[in-house]
Amino acid sequence: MWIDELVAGMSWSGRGPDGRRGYHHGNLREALIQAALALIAEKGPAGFTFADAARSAGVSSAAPYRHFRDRDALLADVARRGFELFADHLVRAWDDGRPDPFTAFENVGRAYLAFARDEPAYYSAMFEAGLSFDSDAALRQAADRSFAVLRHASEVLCARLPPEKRPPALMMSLHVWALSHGIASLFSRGDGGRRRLPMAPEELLEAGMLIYLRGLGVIAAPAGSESAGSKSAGSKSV
Amino acid sequence: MWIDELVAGMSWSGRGPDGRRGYHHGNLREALIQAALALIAEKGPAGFTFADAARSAGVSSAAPYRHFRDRDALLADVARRGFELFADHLVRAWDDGRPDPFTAFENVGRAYLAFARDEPAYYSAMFEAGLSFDSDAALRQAADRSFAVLRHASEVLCARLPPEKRPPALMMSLHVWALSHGIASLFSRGDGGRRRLPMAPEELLEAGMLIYLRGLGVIAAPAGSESAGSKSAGSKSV
DNA sequence: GACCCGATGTAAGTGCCATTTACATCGGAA
DNA sequence: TTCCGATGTAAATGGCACTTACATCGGGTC
Repeated sequence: MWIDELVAGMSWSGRGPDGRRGYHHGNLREALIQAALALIAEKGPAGFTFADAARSAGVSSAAPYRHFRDRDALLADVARRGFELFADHLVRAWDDGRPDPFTAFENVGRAYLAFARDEPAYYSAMFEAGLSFDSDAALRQAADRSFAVLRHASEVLCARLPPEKRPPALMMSLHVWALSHGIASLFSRGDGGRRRLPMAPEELLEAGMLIYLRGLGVIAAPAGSESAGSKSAGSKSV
Repeated sequence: MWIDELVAGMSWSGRGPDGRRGYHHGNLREALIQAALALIAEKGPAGFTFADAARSAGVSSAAPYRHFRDRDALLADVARRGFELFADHLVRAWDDGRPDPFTAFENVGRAYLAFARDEPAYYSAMFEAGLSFDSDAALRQAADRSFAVLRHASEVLCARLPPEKRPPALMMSLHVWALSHGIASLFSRGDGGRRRLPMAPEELLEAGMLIYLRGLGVIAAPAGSESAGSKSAGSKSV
């Protein structure tokens, strides 16, 4: 595909098999974003430098400024892409509430952690780079779209309850988001600086969600008990 | 108090009312930590620089290296103090389970958010500076002590249930920690870059904890319903 | 087909920062 | 009194973000 050549940084003006190129890069913007992702994955969003990205792309340290106002603008663009990818993953996991809203909701939670685990560079840029969402409308919009998935799923799940015992869907989505984000931030990152757990983050989140949903009355307590810790809610010898 | 003079940077060898001091500072280590806190509060842990801290303390930019191996070591010391303060707050909030374990547990949750709100500099250093807990035994120990409070409270609360319906206390404490941290990270920081909420973070956390504890069976569902959203669980027109 | 212009890239410079090294100063112990 | 270890300074190194002036390219204009 044409994009592959461009991303790799060897474009139309490129020369033979030595991988050289002419005066102009051809798709520096894209190459910088890819370089940023690799560098963030390697050294975290704080360790990423504009100069490093330029070196990775094989251009001078001033070239990136033709495509991004400053370092934060590049970081914000990475974060925006991350949120768009994130929203796509969540949408796929929700799958229009199939096979049933409850299972689909669990899938969304799993997708949240899977994204944090599988795309640590995006996740870092999105949540740990300290970017201001206010200053970048596109970034905010992408983040909103991600949250909207969670909110929609919450609404569908809440709607299954009779109105008089129906919790506010927005509140529910905020709780689920906070729990997911908290688990991802505290326990689910591969950087090793975190705490050892008696169970996998995915199990921890699934158990937490089950308990929470039971508390809401969205699902029933396991048979023979109105408490937890016995069946599905993850009491695997913790 | 003697500490005040030392912290302010005017020590025994200081001169008259002009606030001068001699060649040596007197308590540079403490002054640097205080300067770091002020700078982190102002510009975040990423914006804090060693050179700035030195300027604030009125010493040359090389002086801090007599007290901290590098910038991260100072940051880690701030984080360690933060965790110790944090643990103290949590212990006070728990108050040995008074007036009753359930109320005390809620107080711990409130104390968590209050700390994040009232001590943003410490909180940033503790959770957002990207420090490796492995490389600093004292830091890890202080963090462990904070978590131990939460875990102990969870154990007391779990112990009130009959053994066959008793959830694993460690899991419960991890859930509460994650929920608290998630809410604090996503919604409770004053930096304005966050999302507007239909309710205060404290209310959001309290509601979430109530729902979660109800799901565990630690507390009963509100009268007349096995669901939520009607009474205490914060359905304030969200 | 020659020319021109806007987009894109380079080189060099500024100012800040982290960190190191050699040297200066101080208070207290011998 | 002398000496030493702790603490502070000045200066240097190398890196980074960002700016400015200049270079190169390709595509559109005539």
